Amino acid sequence: MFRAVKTDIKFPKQEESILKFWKDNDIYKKSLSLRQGSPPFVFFEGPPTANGLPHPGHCLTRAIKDLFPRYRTMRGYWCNRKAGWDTHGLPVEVEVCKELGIHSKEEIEKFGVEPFIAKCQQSVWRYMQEWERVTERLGFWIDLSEAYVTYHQSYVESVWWSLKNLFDRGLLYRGHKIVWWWAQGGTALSSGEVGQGYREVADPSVYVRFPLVDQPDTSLVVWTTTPWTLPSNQFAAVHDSIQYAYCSDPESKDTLIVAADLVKTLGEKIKRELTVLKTVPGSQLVGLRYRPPYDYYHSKIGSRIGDLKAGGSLHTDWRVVHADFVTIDSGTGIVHLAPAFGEVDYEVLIAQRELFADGHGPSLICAVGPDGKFTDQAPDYQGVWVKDADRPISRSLRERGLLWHQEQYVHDYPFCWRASEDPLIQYPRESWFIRTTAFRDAMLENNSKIGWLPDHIGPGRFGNFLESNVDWALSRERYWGTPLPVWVCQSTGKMESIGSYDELLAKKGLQGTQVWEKAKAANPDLAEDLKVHKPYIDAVTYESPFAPGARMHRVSEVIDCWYDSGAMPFAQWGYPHAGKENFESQFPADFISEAIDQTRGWFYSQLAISTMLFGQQPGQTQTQSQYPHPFKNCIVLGLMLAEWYESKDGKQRFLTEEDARSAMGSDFVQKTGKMSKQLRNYRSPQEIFDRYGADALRWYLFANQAPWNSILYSERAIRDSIPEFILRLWNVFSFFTIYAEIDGFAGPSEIPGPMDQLDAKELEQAKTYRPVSKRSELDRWILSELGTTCRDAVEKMDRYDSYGACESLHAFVDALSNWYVRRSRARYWASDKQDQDKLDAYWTLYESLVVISKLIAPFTPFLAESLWGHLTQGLTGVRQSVHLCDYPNGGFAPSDKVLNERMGLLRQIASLGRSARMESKLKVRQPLSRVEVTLASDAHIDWLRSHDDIVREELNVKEIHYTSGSSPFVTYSVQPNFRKLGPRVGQMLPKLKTVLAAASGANLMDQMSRTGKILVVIDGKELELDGEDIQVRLSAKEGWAAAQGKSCVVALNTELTPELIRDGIAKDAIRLIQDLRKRRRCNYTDRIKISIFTTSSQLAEALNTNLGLIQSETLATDFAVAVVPQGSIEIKGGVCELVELADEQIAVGLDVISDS
RNA sequence: GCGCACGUAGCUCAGUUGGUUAGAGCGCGUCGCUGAUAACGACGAGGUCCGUGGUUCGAAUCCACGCGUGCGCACCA
Repeated sequence: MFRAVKTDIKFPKQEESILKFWKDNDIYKKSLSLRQGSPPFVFFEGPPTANGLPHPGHCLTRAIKDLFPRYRTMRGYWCNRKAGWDTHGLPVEVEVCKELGIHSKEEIEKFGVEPFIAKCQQSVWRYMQEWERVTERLGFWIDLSEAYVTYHQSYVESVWWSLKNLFDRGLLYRGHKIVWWWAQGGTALSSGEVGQGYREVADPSVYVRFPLVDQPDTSLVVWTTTPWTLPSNQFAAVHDSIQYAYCSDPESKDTLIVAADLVKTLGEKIKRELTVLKTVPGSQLVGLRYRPPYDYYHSKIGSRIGDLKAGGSLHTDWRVVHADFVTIDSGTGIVHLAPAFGEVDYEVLIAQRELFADGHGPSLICAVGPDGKFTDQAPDYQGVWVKDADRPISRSLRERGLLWHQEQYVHDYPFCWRASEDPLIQYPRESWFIRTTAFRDAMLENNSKIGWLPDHIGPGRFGNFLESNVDWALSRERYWGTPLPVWVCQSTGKMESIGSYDELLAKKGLQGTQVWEKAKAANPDLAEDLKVHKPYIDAVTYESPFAPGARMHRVSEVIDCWYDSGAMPFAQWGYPHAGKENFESQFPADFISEAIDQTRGWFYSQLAISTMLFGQQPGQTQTQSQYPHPFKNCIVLGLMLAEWYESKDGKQRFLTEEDARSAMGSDFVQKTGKMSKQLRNYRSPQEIFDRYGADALRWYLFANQAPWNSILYSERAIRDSIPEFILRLWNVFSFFTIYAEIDGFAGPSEIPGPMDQLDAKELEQAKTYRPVSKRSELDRWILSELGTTCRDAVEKMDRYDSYGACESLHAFVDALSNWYVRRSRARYWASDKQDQDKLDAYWTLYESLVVISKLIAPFTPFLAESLWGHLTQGLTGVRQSVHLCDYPNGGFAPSDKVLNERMGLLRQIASLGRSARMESKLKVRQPLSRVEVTLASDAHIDWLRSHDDIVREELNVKEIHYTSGSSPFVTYSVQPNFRKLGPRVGQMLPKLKTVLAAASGANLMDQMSRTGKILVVIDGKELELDGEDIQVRLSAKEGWAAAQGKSCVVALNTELTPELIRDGIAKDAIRLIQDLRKRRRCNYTDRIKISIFTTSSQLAEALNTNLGLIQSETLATDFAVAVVPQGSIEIKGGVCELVELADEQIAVGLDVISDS
């Protein structure tokens, strides 16, 4: 037995109770154990960091990550979902520093590495609870209890194993390179990290004279935006084939050398005309010596000469050299080179060094320390932070007459992504690198096999990124990270890598583990995992195998935390030290998803590591591993933007339009933009859950746009997803329960045996269940649509088209609600409870609801569960949760394309009829005598005739007439079928169109119906057209109450007879009384007594004529109409009220007689 | 600067291999229906499909150039 559900449904509250149901009954675990042994569907969780609050963007990723595993599970796959947390790295250290109120490395050292690390480890879990709550509340089913954690010992050891592998293969190397250096933090950053910190800034830009040694009255003019690099100048670069001009400046006695093409531009800059004296190619400048702007080094080695490999000798520094990268796009065409502070500059130095005999070449000049401050090499600026030196340097240059011109230059410059006030500088540094460039082609090959959604990511953004691959700058001179597992011999400098803690412990002459033991003894709460971290691991040393008596010490660096996350496919299992089987069965992933910002993050780190470890090796010809790995399909989500409303001055901010309106009237603007904590321009996920529910948010995220489009986190739109889909479905369900309760519809409880998941095979055992083929057309239609929807949803979800699947589901719910239920209402009201047609209607609706609850389960899991729970209440053996069911594939109901098409036509006719009524201001309650439907084709006309009861009722007309022939209501126009005729007729198409348009449509139709073809002559050529070659359009002739669609015209007979008017009044009365019933809160089955007082005898007559109808529709056992004299209508106390009916004032009394 | 994507109604977005009347939802307006009521339905207004040029019988769709927005890369020595 079904019970009517409450109509004042509160979805958020209902969701909470479903969460409890899932928890109490371990439904997620059951959904997994049910599929044990089935083919796996492998999902990888990209680990979030839990030391920041989860925000709406995370809800999107988590929702998508939930959708497909749920779907695949219902499709019969075993989909294990292991959660994970990213816990290492700069973000954590920075958080802790903030907390401690410190910033620099010295301060950390002073605080103590040991307590610092301990704080990092605790900080990692700061927002754990919030994360778990959002994850759970959103309905994201993932095993949080078994989550992998990147700082755990087993995880770290997996990472070690992989690094040892790379080290042993010579792919992990230490190199002297110019890196992006965070001076305050004392570490290099990877290109990924650097990329996150670009910001537009205005820097000083100086044009500086470099006087030539041999012609002191002639100067090179160089340009730089980093004056602080000038003390470390080493060369000036020109391009061989660029023309350079010697020119005179009226305000300077000197002759200046700049690129010839820039003379004019530069002249405009300084507002003086430069006169060109002569022009030479760059090659003639190469070799000229100049005086650098600072003497610090020049005074010592300015005259140093080195022997060249090719014979002869040359001054080592401060010469003009050629460099390919020199352009005339900006500056002067002559480039100041400070190899210590620029990657390309450094390459020039290396190239120059190559020219000299060993030990004779230029050495690196660097007047800045790793702390970003000048050293004693530049005594004037010693201890000054480089950026603070720009001004004094400019001043000094001006005083010495070397500053030719100065201006501001606005450009993007990188800052530390975690300490946004700290500009990065390029700095020479020993760093550890992974030779990813050796795998560029392999990575591209691997990438080409990945199923990217959208597919342009593969060859586009991600492919381009791989193309420009540079070696991975892996090491970080920091504290909280996976220690780089390399030990170095103190005496020989030889190194080896260690793949696990046990391997380390087994080393000969091991010492230092007691540091950890002591710490642990002093503080037993210390997490065991910390022993593989700094500072404890640094204390562990062992005997060098390379030199007797020497010891092996670990290098000091930790690694880039992106490497951690990229190692997750194997490290989550502790592979290969543990979890071998898990790894082998769970690799590669079928599906991952993150937002597009992970292109160079997690997507890259995974692909790079996997390709290097498990891919085809450089030089190998045979493919040893099956690409793609470690993931086969990846949905790249768009970014989530915020929507808010603010006052014109931007001072007040609101999250909904209503709030803005009530505070400011119409004086506000709508804004969209990045989500920002400072602006507080978005609502927290928890608030959304409490207001609208997780299903509303999920449906909004899935159904509104393809997931890779950027999405507005619009509160209004989230709220709208309730009436659009969730509530509409709930109302259909509620409708079902109301009448099923009234009629005592037994449904599947008729079935004697235990049930399973209520598919068609089970239901047909019920004694009132009839085969679909025996049911009415409407039933057959909606079930056919249902089958089509299932197949469509499966087909789309199989190719990760969640958006398309939502469209199908939405369309079905619309059809169910707005046509099936609407057209079937009367059947549910039939008085005979055992009427077979009525039972068919119940069964059809019941089955539709059961199937739709399964269909929507991955999308809106709470609503689905609620429907399933109600629909299966009291049944024995039935699956406890809809999420334990199989996803319907539509096998139970074959699609009947013809029927779907016909019903579509019927719906169109109804819609056109309503439109025509609208036009002539005839409300649907007023019956009309006749409707004329003219169709472009007679294909479905017989079927339509046999279903005219539906249209008659829908349009409230007595009679309906169909024709496809000539009709007085329409004109025909014939057009070519462009798609079909295009290839055949080609250039003649426009003419054919004109000819057909000019001819009488009716004649052509006539010709077609008589002979089956149409003959036209164009440019003397005869053309024969058959029915398929033309498209017939109908349009309503003027003067009729008619509406036209693509293939039919619906015309109304608008003549109203007294009888029709009486019928209309009766219908009005029915609605009026129903309204009264409702306002008086009558039960659905209450019998009532009606008394009507009117001054109009016509009205009374109209009511009396239709007494039977009115009484049966309103359940009025007693119905009295009294005609009273003008002016005597008044409310006679009690349950009587004044209302308007057919433009007359009447009084209506309603008494409830009984509740039968 | 280079690359990728996007640009369609007031807003948010669909638009299948190019096919001649470009759609949906929301919002707005008019009206209707209602014993599903946080409803619902119909109708209407609202479009230079970013612009220009090209390919084609035919372009929102393909090509080129340009403009704008977002993101990414990278650098400005």
